[in-house]
Amino acid sequence: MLQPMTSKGELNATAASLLGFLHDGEASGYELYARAEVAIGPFWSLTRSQVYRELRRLAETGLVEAGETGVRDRLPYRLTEDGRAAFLAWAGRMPSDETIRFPMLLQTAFGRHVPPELLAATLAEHKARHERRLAGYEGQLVAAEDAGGGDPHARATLDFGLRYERTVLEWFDALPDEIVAP
Amino acid sequence: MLQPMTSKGELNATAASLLGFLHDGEASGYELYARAEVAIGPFWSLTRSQVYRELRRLAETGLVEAGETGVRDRLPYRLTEDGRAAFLAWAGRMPSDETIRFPMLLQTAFGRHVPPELLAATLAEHKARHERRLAGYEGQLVAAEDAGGGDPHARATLDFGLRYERTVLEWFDALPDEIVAP
DNA sequence: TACCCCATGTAATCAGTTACATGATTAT
DNA sequence: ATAATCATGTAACTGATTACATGGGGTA
Repeated sequence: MLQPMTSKGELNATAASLLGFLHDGEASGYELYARAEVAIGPFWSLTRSQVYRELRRLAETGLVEAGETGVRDRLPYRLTEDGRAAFLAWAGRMPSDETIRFPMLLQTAFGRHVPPELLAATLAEHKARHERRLAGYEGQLVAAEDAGGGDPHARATLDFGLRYERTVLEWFDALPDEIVAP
Repeated sequence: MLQPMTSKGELNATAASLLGFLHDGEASGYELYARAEVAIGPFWSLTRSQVYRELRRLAETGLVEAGETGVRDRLPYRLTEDGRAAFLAWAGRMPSDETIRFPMLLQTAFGRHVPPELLAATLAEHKARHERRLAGYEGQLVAAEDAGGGDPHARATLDFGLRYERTVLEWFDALPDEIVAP
């Protein structure tokens, strides 16, 4: 069969997250990507291309409906009743374990075969990146608190980001000198 | 052009990790996968199929050399001088940021639209999984200590796994009752 | 009013996952 | 000696990333 896996195909998590966002009202691919980046980006990496492709598929299978093309080809989508049901079905399945791909740790793991100054420079750079990310999440936290707390689920996932970044920074600080200052 | 990206193509991180392992002597795809799973699995997810494909590509570009087919079609590979150089070139590039895909957190993020008992059950199950993973890493730690400590880089990456799992468990424990016990 | 940037999207390539196949050992 | 299991690998498919295209809005 040549059909691109229609109707009965199980929803993938990226598609499900789009349906999740669409519970709050219609949005275009661009908007959905922007929202996803801040709301779930810390633990669910995706790209704009994926968003557009999944939206197209969701429309083909009737889980979302496209509206009228607006300015700059802006194409808004809204959730259908089938989409709502598909989201719930997805939510009822036990999620699989997380996958992590952390290239810096790969370089660290093979540090034995890497020039020490190179590895040290890599680690210093990435430590700085994580400091910035933590600062960003802390900013989100005060913003959320100022706005009255909001949804406890959003708070919980932001809390995960905060704890994760703090842990990464603690890991950097616990590295032995022979690795960070060769 | 139809060629499958030969010669000058930049090494991807999975391929680079294989070259990293091959510094310790020749090995088959199956062995490499087994080693990778324990040594870098916690922060670099891969599958056996990827291992085989990358080995084939590395052999095509001369970065590894296949030996004699052994029993059960076992095909050992060893690092070439070009492979060693390619590994170093990879090690000299600044690694990109980590990507994380944590479906459980996706379900949590959209918890507003998920039946509360379902979400609670998901969280309980995953907490148990992380407890087991932490126990596994702690086992690896004592095994490494018993074996005399070993390479500090390996210790550092194992330490990352330990800190990560502890943090995840602390996050579970910090979840509000309205989420874990609805 | 010309220029640049940003919003919006598509196409082509590359990586990752799932499902399958097969022959060697090991256990009963 | 037969069955079960495990080591080893390939093929097909799905998902992710990179590179590109284009037109509207704001700004010098």
